Amino acid sequence: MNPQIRNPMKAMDPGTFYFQFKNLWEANNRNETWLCFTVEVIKQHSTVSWETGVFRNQVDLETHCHAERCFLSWFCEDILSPNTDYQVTWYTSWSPCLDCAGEVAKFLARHNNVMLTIYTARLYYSQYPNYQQGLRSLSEKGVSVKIMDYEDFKYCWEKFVYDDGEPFKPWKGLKTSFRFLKRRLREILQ
DNA sequence: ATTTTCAAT
Repeated sequence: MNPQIRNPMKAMDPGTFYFQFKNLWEANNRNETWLCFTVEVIKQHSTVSWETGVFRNQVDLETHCHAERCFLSWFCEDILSPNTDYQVTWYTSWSPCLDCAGEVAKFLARHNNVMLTIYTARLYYSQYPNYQQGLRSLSEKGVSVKIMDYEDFKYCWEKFVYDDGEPFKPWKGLKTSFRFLKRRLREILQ
């Protein structure tokens, strides 16, 4: 096995962000997952370095790599060192699938020096019990799983979008959808 | 409110 390590992108186009991260119930045709990340290296309670970037799932002929695995392979290859503590934060358009949740849980179990927080715009296949179980297993491994709120979308816009100085324009229904998804996630995790 | 959704019927 020789997984291709790809470097993250620096940012994405505004149209991609607005389409892929829209948290509405009617958000059809989001056949991709985008993952924005920050990696903080923590040394004695102070941050000493800071990496950011954007991954999306890869759909080459021979590789079918979900965004989370793209991140993990890059992180393990280019960043991770054993005696350093990391705070990793993801902002994903879809929440992790069952397999990725398992991979991530396994990864974290082997690397106690990595803390992970996941903010997700939408919940992926959340009506299926095994996908719900995936999210629970992450939560039980200490991952903080949250739904993206207005402030998180705005943060992503400012940090991960080629915004040309334009302010973030929230879509109609953002807050309502957030509240719905938040309640749904709470039901899943409890 | 409970979608076809890291594509391909």
